[in-house]
Order: sequence, then structure tokens, then C-alpha cells
Amino acid sequence: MAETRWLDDEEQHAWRSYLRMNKLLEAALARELQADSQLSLPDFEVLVHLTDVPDARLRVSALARSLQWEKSRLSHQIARMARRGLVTREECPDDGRGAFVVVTPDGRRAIEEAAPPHVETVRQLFFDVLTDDDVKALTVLSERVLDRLDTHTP
Amino acid sequence: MAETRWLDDEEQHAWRSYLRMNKLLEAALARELQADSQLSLPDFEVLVHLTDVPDARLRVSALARSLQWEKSRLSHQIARMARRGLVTREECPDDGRGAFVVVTPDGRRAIEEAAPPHVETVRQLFFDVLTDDDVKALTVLSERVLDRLDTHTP
DNA sequence: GCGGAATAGTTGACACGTCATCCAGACGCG
DNA sequence: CGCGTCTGGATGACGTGTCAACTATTCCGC
Repeated sequence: MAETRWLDDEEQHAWRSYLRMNKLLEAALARELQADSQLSLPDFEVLVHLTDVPDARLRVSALARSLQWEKSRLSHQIARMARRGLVTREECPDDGRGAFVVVTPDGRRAIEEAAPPHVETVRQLFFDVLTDDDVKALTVLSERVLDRLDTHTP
Repeated sequence: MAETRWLDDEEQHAWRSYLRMNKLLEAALARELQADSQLSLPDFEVLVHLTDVPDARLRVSALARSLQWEKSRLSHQIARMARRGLVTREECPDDGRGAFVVVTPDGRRAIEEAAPPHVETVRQLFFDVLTDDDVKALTVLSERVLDRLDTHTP
């Protein structure tokens, strides 16, 4: 292995700022969402994807694909959400192994109440302090990193 | 409450790309670190801060400040790391309530082996695909968001 | 149609984080 | 000194995430 290419001061600073922004931004969004709607960010994501579809019902595997989550994670999440009455599981007549996840009326009410203030928070904490150029630059940058991640690990 | 200021397509896309980059980048870094060194990212952070100081020993509260972690989180983390022999707790003679966290020889070996490949991964997955201007822009952008977070929640 | 491989989903163990609570020792003030 | 309060830190419960193992069904080739 060649000499380690350590980070210089500027890189170090960039890296720390970026990591810190991620953590604190996510924490703030989670806190607000919880306070406004008793939902966690994972709850919110699941409900968004579920209600995005006719009947608000999806096969577990389809929902997992749509969220890009692994099935085990989703299974645990569904279990917790079902316990709180946000979704229910239903058997799948076509495939004895399969299952549907369905949004309950409570779940629908929750997401409809949660979405507007959540988007507003995202705006206030993020988009409102960025210029259009910032947003473009960040998008491009993110996609370059994502490409790299893709080629790096298949 | 006024009309919700929903995200337009470009904002939506930016937001998703950014979130996805965060998640996948962190996951990739964690995976590589684990594979190379049997350390988690939290382990790594704790060891970096501890070994950054003479004697590699710190009061729990000082370490918490340095990491900007809450004391409870740190306490749990120390417990897990102590169980694996990376650090030990020591009583504080000056203050009967207090405790020191000390890096063990195993812990020191672990961080010294872990650091170079970890930095290399950060380079390969992140800095190598960014221009200097990207890095500057990201730093400024992160700091603006952090400022906003600061004023938003004291 | 039967036996083995692939698929759908659940479960259990464990790491990590947060919150609320608890406890012991230090501190401050009469 | 004595008592209330503040502080350093640990703990337990719970939500979240990963990994590995398991179950039950379907699929496929003969």
C-alpha cells in the first residue's frame, strides 16, 4: 500500500461540515415530524410510497423495491406500524407466500396531516438557504458520488 | 396556515439524490471500515477523538463534548467498546462521580490499522469525484444549513 | 406429479440512538 | 455542619437497522 493520502485542512473541514449537516438536518426533520404528527421519518417514507399508488395497497416486495429497502427492514417496520394501527397486513390470494400492506384510515389521516408541515420544514431548513445554483450543484455532485458508489460496489 | 409550498420536480430530484447519497455513502464507508478493521463508524469516531489527546484518556464528559454526543449515547457506546476490549473505564480520583475512558493497546492498534484504508475509501468514494469548486461549494452550503439549524433550534 | 431450487416474507439476535429515570458524589448557602 | 440542589454518569425501555437463519409456497425440469 502506498503512502496514505490524508485529508488536508480544507478537505477535513469540508468533510466534517458535510457530515455534521447531514446528522443535524436529519435529526431536526425527525424531531419536527414527530412533534407535528407522531410519525418517524421511516413511517413517513412508507406512507408516502403506499399512498402514491391506487388503493394504497402494495405487495411487501413491491413496496420494498419502491423504497429501495431490504425486505427484512421493511418487515420490521411494517410490524411496528401495524402495532400502531397505521397499516395492516393482508393475505395475498394469488400467491400463498405473499402479503399486501394496506394503509388504514388512521394511516391516511396521519400522512395527510404530516406532509404539509414536513415539506415546509424541509424548505425552511434547506431550500430557503440555497440558491438555484447551489441546488443544481448539489444534485450533480450527489449523482457523481452515487455513480461512483455504483461502480465501486455492484 | 398558507398554501403548502410543495417541492417542484427539480427540488424533489435534488432532495432525493442528496438523501440517497448520504445513506449509501455512509453505508459503504461503514461496510468497508467493518471489513478492513472490525470497527463501526461510531467506534472509529470515539477512537479518533481519544487518541487525539495526550495519554489517550479523557473524562467521559470531555469526550462527549469533543464528539458533540450526548452523554447517554456515549455511555452506551463506551460500554459496548469496553466489552470488546477497545477501551476501559477508570475511576477519577479527583471527583468521585467522574470516570475516565482510556484506549487499550488493542484499541490503539485497531485505530492505527483502520485509519489509512478508511481515509482512502473517503477519497475514492467522495473527494476523487469532486472538483475543488465542488468541495468549496459543498462546504459553504453545509455551513449555511448549519447556521439555519442553529437559529431555528437553540 | 415429484423433488429440488428459487422466491416471499418473518423472526431473532445484536448494534446503535434517544428519552426518561435514577443514583452518588459535589456544591452552596444558611 | 446540614440540607437541598446540581452534575457526572449509568441504566432500561424502546424504535430503528443489519445479518443470518428459518418457514412456507411456488416454480421448473424431468
